[in-house]
Amino acid sequence: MNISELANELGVAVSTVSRVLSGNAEKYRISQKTVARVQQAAEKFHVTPDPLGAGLRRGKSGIVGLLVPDITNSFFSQLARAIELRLRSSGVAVQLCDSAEDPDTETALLEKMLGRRLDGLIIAPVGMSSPALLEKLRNPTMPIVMVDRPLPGLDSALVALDNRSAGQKAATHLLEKGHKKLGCLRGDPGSESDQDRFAGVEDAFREFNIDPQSLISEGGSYSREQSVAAARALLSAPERPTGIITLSGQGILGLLETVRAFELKIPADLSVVAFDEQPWSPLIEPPLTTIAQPVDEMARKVVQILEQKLNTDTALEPREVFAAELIGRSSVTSPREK
Amino acid sequence: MNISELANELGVAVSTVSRVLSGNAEKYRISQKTVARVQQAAEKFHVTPDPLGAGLRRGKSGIVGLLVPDITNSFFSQLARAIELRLRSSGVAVQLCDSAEDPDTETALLEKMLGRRLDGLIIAPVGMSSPALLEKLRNPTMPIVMVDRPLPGLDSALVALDNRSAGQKAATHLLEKGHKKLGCLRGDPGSESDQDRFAGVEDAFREFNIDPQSLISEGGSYSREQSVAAARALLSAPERPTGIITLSGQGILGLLETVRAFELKIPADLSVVAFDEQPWSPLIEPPLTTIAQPVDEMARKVVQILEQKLNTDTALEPREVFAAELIGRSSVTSPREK
DNA sequence: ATGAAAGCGCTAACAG
DNA sequence: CTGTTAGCGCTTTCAT
Repeated sequence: MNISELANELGVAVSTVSRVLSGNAEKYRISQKTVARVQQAAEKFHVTPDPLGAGLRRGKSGIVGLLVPDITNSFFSQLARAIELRLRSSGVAVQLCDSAEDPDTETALLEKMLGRRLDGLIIAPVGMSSPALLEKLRNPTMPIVMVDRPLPGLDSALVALDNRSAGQKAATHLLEKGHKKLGCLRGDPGSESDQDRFAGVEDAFREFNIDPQSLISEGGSYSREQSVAAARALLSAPERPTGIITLSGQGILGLLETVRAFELKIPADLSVVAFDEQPWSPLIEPPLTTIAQPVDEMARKVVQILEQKLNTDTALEPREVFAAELIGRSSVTSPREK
Repeated sequence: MNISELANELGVAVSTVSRVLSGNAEKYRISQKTVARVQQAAEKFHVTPDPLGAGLRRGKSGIVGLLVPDITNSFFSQLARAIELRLRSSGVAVQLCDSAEDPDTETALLEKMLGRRLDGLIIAPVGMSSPALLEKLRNPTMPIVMVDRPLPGLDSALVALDNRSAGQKAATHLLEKGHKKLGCLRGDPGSESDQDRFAGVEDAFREFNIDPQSLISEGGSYSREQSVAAARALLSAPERPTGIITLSGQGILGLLETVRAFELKIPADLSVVAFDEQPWSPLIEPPLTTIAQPVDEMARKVVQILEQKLNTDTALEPREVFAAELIGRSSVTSPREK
């Protein structure tokens, strides 16, 4: 049953029912009695306004799209959870899309979402987009907020970590412990976040006046295979690093796998700082020193920006940057004397 | 620009544009020339049929709802990812809802989704629903598929693990190694899946003719705190179990935390079998023996059932059960001699 | 305080 | 092969 049938049933106008059910009774000064009658009947017959009809009329779908590279990655699942929770309380639904870290899929997905007339778009991008798509994105029909990383060439609002200083924090921690030779397990060296983190590591080297030659890095994508390959390369280097920083959230998995294969011990043979705190980081042997992102705060900010763009038509595109926190645990010690 | 404006622009009827753009050109035998002209213009002006209008007309939104207890739990995030991927290829979008393991939230969310006139509902339930909601769910306006666990009182299609034999497998593995005293870290003992897993464990005890008194269990919810409390209780028992099975996916986190606090060593002091394979299960020290669910196959089945219900109006509600796989690793050994 | 009616953008039935 | 048109369910302006 829909609201006009309900209206018939009650002998009132559709508009009255509509006003009551969409919470505008007061605004239109519907009588207490009518309100009660309508609500009661609506309850009884399980009547709710069809969002399709309402959406069509209002020109809004009540849905925002959320595009993540990998919902399986705990950073993104935490983000998704927090974003959905907050948006829900504003009556907005979240459409989930997973690009599987693949730029082409991402492009296809963005095209789809753009066509779906969503109310807004939250994008955690992987790659760069085609010029055609980029142009559409630049003149969006809906507010866009990027998280985690910017989409190259797009100046939309962005919520991200201060990656550079996060990288610096990680490296400084190791350098302070006396490590001289460090390895970085990079994610996608083409991504801005990866570059920034690495740049931060280099900053630390400069600050400590250590020869940048002592810093080696490997990596090429966020895939498990690539992480493993990179880890192997790092651990097979002529002069093996005494400390490794995994710059991408998933990198630690590849590293741990490889460390095991090489029969190395953390931290005796190798100190490790891992990007992204995970639920299991404190629980493994040894507990991992990590760089944690303030996921919840970031989610809050994303939603806040989005809602602001939804409600006002100001065209400002803020870049909000959050500080990472180094959580010191036992995967880092001073290097063994030779 | 919408399709009727496009039609004007081209001097053709809206219906023609509609037919071309919704892929029915062939069916209506639109001329090659017109098709080309329309497609080209649509491309040029970025015109896609508004799904709100189309949906309203067709009576379908093109969206299915996915309700999970915790997207942060890797079982559910893998499930969500696989489901979204498959549904996407049928042009269906996925609305994500996270009930945070809370029955009340779940109820509220289900009410919302029911009202949203989604095309279908995929539910991984937490608790039991109010009788009122249950009745709505029983006469659903859309196909419903449950995953992981049934919603008590609802006979909709279900895709789940063969929990009983999974529990049995886990216990048998421990019992075969010579363990006599086992502990179960349960999730929510009110949930059917938890009960089945536990029943499976009891089956194994019976099969091995071991006194059921040697089987103790603790737990009350899926929360981290409860897991820790349960783990503490288990490890503080008068006669400490030599082996523990974590029946819920998150339980292992609480157990590991507690094992660490108690300064116990796995597997020397305690053998462990953990439900749900996680990306890090093989990588920690010691690598965990786990019970793995065939997530991808389960996702495939969910989507298959849903699409079948979407396309035909057969009212069959299959219960599909999948076999768990025990992945043997080093967290289980024979118990120390006393 | 409420009703009547227009129209959001689309598809499908019907017409030719 | 293509056009015309009704109407999906709703909100909102206008009218009273």
